[in-house]
Amino acid sequence: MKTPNPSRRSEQSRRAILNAALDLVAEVGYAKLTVEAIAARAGVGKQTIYRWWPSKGAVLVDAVLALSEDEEGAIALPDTGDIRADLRGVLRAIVDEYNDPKIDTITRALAVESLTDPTLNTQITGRVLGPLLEVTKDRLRAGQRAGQVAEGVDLGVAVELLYAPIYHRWVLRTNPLTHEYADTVLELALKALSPATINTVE
Amino acid sequence: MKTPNPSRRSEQSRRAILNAALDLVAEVGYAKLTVEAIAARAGVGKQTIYRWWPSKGAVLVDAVLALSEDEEGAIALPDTGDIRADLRGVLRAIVDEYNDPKIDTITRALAVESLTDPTLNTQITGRVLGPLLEVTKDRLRAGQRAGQVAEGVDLGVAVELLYAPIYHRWVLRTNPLTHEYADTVLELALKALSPATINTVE
Amino acid sequence: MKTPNPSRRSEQSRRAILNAALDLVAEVGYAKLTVEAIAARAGVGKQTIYRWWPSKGAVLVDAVLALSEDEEGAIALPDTGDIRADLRGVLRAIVDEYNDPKIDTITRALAVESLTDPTLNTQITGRVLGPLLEVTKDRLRAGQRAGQVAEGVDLGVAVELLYAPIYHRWVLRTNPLTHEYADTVLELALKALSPATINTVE
Amino acid sequence: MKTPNPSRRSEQSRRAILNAALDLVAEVGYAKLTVEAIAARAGVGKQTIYRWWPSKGAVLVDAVLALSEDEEGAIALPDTGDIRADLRGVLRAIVDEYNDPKIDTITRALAVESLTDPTLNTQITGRVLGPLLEVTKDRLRAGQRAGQVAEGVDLGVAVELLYAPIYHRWVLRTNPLTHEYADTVLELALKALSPATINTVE
DNA sequence: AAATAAACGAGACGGTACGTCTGGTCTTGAA
DNA sequence: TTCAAGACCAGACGTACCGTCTCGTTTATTT
Repeated sequence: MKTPNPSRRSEQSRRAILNAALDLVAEVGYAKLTVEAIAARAGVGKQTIYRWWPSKGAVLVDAVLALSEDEEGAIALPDTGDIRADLRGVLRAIVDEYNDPKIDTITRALAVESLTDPTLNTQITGRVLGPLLEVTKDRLRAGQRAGQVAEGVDLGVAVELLYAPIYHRWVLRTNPLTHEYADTVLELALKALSPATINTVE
Repeated sequence: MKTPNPSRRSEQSRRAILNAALDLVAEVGYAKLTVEAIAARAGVGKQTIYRWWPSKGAVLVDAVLALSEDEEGAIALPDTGDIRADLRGVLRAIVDEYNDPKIDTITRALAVESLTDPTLNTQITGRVLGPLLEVTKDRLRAGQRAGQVAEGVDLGVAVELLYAPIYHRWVLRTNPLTHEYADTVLELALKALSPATINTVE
Repeated sequence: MKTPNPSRRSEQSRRAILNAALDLVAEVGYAKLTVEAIAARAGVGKQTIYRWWPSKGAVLVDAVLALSEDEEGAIALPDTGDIRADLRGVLRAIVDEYNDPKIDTITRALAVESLTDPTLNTQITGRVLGPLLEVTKDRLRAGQRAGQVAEGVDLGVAVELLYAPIYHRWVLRTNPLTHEYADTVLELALKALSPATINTVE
Repeated sequence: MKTPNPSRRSEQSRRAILNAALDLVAEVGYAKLTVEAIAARAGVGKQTIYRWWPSKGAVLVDAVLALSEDEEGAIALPDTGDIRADLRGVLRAIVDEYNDPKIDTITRALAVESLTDPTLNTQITGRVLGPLLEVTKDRLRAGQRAGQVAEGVDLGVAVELLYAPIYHRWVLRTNPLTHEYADTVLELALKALSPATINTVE
């Protein structure tokens, strides 16, 4: 096994490959995405892809990471003090992304990879999903300090309560994803996380 | 296009194919599952598969359905009056299934199909997931009548609140799936669905 | 190793492959002949070639054999009693073939294979060259009976004396191949094979 | 196209390349000889080979030429007055060379190149084969002066009569190459070239 | 019981893409 | 500036499967 020397790597080819991968997956879908087509579209030899990535999934993950890293730390949640409004903005934005056909296709491709290849799953959850969950936890922590979120709650579970229902509905296409749905989920989640005592009806 | 006559279908071949598909997907994973291998393992001609199923995904869905239909309507939720205990049993059982390597592998395969092929997605959500969601809604409705669940709540959202976090954690492997986790999710969900008023802290 | 069943073999594909191989080797030469191009030209999948032949050289040998077997036993030498005239016809015909660009190209390809692959060398010498040498030996044997060729001469060497110089000149392109050359070779060979005694000059 | 400056050429690299080429062709055969392997074995960049030679065949030809030029004009035929003995020595020596596995392999490689590439063919026949044919013609000319070879005979054909049968048998592997065979060929050739008249049996 | 027609096992077919290998060109750093 | 090292584009290699298409051979009605 010969490990190539990264210092000699052609940045131009790398960009061309990542762009071609994103374009093609949006055009033909993940199942019909081929390394051969990526190479052809990028004007690159197949070996140049195989030299640097182990699979088409890895190329795609890199492509998506390159995308999100271009936007440079845009993954910051607002903190206006109004936790309901702040989270509503995030959830609605996520719904909008899932409803964008291009993002939908690419994200489904990532989801397939995540299900299939544990290595890529680690990368995807660590570098794409992870940061979002972290900033959300930060926002919820601020909510705890402000008395809007119960002290004892496990924030790891809390963020799943917010995002998982939307993800579930998107993956399984059980029902349409709308802003109203996002709002409903948010209301229930906030109630669940609320620090308030509950007056059980007797 | 010639539509074959189902009355002449060989039940023996059908069973052999479904079993071979389940065995193989557990052995080599979904990505490396091939129609050719299923046919060879089942001792069957490839055409016999293509005659009755449009894709390897469809075979797998049928195989899983055959499995669950063997267990014959087992998808009934208990109703002991204690909604917390009843749901806890279900959630823990789901966690156990996801933690079973064979079921894990097969279910991931179905999830991949669901993401990839809208037709199969419809079948999977309709015939595998759907019944579970329905009986859960029934149980929650009983909870509403018993005053344990708020009246106005959208039960479609309610069941997602219960199941989606577990699904999310399983798909993305963000954290281990345990009974404790299931219990935590249940507590939060029950609080969210609770009919009680909330005493906002002043 | 799976050995295919010859009874199911497609005669149509076989012919198309052999024809495509001959056409292509004449067009682009042996070094640039590829299995891929043969398959494409023949309208055939690559596997259909690899199923029945181990290499492009083997295809070519079969193609040439098919050619010569179409001409059906044409490899018979005349026996008019005039051994000089009979052999002159053969040698000139061989010179003409070597001077035909298409035959030249194909024969060079066979020669390269013969040099490179011992297996194909056996086939080529056995099935293409061998029969010619045999009928020539037969003719020389008749010459022996007629007293035109010495009794003791090794006919294996005798046929080489006739054909080798032409082959040598063709392979190495040392000088042009003409009828006159063929005639000169023939005269010398006949003198060498002559049963006559020699009057050494004193 | 950039023509490199020969004065700057590294003699050390040149020798290393030629030696590597000879070693490798003897080891793996001509078909599996690659420029990449030559470069690696010689401890040289591929470009250094492509800078000075157009193809692997050209390298090999140069390598063989370098070999024979080291032996410095060794290509001289003895002239003891006994033409039979002198030629017998040459023919037997050639047979011995063809029977040496290393020389066999390299010579087959040259033959393949000669068949494939007209440019290299010219070089090979001109610089390797040519000198041998010339000195042989010289020896035959001396034979003519001594009355051992007929005056009118075309010496170009005469040398082919001597060497072609051996070459033919070597290339095509039709029969084993032995000293006895060389002697038989020589006897027939000398008879053919003999100045004597022939007493046809009546 | 014989005839007939469909489904069956087997597997060859035209294809697509795989991941690897080599050819010949271009780029980078060290000497 | 030349070289070794090796990345690059290009494209053929031989393999694996795809989904379609015959082949005989069961198997199960129809006659």
